[in-house]
Amino acid sequence: METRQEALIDLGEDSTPVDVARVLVDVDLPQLDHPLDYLVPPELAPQARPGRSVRVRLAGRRTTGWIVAREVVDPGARTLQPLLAVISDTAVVSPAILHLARSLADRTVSTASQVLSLALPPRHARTERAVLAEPHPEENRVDTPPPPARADHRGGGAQLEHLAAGEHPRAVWTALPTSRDAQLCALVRATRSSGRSVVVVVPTTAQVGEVRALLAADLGEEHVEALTSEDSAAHRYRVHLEALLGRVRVVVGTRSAVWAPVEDLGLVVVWDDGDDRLVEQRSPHLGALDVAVARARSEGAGLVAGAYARSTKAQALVQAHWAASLVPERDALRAATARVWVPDDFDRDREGAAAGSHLPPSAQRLIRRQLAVGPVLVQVPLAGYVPVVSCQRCRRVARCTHCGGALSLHRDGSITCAWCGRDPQSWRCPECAGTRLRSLRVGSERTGEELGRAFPGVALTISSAQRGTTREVGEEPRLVVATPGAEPHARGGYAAVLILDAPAIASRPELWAPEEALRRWFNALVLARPGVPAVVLGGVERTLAQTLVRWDPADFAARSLDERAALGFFPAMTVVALDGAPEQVAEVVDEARAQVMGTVPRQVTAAPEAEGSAGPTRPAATVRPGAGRGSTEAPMGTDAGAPGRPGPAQEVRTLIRVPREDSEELFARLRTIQQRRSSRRLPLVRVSVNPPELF
DNA sequence: ATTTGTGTGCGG
DNA sequence: CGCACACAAATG
Repeated sequence: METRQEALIDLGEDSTPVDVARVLVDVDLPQLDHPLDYLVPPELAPQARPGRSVRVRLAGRRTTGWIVAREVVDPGARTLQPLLAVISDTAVVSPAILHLARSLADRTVSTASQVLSLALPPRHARTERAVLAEPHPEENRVDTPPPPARADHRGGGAQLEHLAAGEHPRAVWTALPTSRDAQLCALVRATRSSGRSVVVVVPTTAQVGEVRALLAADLGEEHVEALTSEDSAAHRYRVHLEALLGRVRVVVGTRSAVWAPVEDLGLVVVWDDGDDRLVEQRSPHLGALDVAVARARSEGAGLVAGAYARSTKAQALVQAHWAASLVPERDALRAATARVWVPDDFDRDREGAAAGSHLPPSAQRLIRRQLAVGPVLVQVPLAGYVPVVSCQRCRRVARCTHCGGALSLHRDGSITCAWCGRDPQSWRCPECAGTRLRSLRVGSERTGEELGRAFPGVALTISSAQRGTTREVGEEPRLVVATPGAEPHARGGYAAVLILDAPAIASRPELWAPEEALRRWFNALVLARPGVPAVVLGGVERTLAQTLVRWDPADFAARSLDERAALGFFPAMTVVALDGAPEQVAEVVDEARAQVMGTVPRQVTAAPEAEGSAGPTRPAATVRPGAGRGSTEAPMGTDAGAPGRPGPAQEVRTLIRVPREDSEELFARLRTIQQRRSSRRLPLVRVSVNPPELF
């Protein structure tokens, strides 16, 4: 690293072209979200190369930035600051990643430097020196041809051929438990055989370990690198640099690995994209699939979004004809999966009150019978209750009559839309035409210990994130009680799988609830031996039950997508949430020139309180739509705070939307608005594009 | 965040 | 008219 004394260089009237570096400064101000020109002093000229991080002066302050390009320009009357130093001795960001950061910043109304800070690991100087001192190894090309196409997915073979031929097929893949691993290996191998690199992203560190082992067994240990948040800063920076240098060609990691700047990207695989651990926690809350799709587009790579279930977002890629849909052949499906049985509400009522509070007798019999053959998995949702509003007659979850948003039940018994703030007046059930709403609470307070007590003498394993997870159990009879995501694998598969209190997730008012429920259920159901019984208990609505029994998550995702299009939601329309002080939000809304869905007081996130009560659904009072509020006007943060709480100025959230094709225009307008507001130091309004907590 | 540019008010 | 100060815009 070389430094240089700061010096202002005034070029005066008749200026001559000068050597400049276009630098993206690492400052999250919207008005500075473009490259700035800095003079390249002669002694820094050799090092001042695109992609390297630099030290520069900005408004008198020293900051870091990245060189986007070198140019010879006529500075005109401008007085340029010089580069103070070139920090890194090699490029730390590729042109591809810079381009990606720019386009994702535009689409999320954030800044390129904000996006880049997600993509770039912190610099580790010692590691950089070490990596650059190592000799570049020979090209570790995999010459073995990919294995022959598997016959259990229509189109699965063609996809492998295309990848091997250097093309970039895109697919949304509904996997089968019996062939997932082999297919993953084949995808990676096919892409490597074309000489290109692969990035595989999975939700958890544990899955990184599993997939890395899988691929390493196929390609060789030295050809696969793992990348997780638990790795040291040195390791993360090493993999980053080695990917840039073309020394690492296959990366398996958790969400930040989707940014791995591998040379000549041929394929990005995102596994189980619906898992919220694949969404960045920091603003702009980018999902791994969003980044993967953007990378595939801009780098001309293939993409596979694989899962046992299917997210609405992934299905949207299929519906837009951007990605193919890979679903199992019927015979392969039957040969690989459990027989799913979903007792309906009638069965539940017939079994009496005990059905809600305790395990129904039929389920107890099933567990006892299958325990004779092997381990039995019982999935129990996390304890806690959530208030929901549903049709009095058919129990279908009710939505706002104005905007289709989630209805929330207030302490005083009134019901308003959590999205637009209005009353659901003259509500009518789209399923059964009923006109009465009822409020109830869904959830579960069952614990593994309780269930274990019902089966004395049986070996019991309890696995949950809170109380410790078990990764694997053996083939011997054993009752395994687990929360979603913490289910241990069973060697040879479970002899039965039971999902308890299914409505605890499926009936939540959020729009993503049914999709998330299916994702959790299928992820548990795949752990069963083929052909064994599996039961989903608690009473779920008909379309969900059909999806489970027919094992057809793609069809459900297609229906969800249609429903969202009809309601004017993402992804058919682009919905933007504006959060902040009421007056400030109102100003931005005025300038944004988009359709306003409504305004609600900003949710104060309260943990769902656990209540002493029985069963997954607990009836409460019948409520008439519109009761409890006299006006259809949206309350502007006036009456929603808890009474008596002094509270500072209440924040509000306004949702606006435009048709998908007008998105770019809206983003550009919002960007201009944010630049102006930031420049004038007006109070902040947070912009959230298609907020993941809603969709 | 800091610097630079522009506008305004007041004293000369 | 010149200067000090306030506010807005740019920051290379």
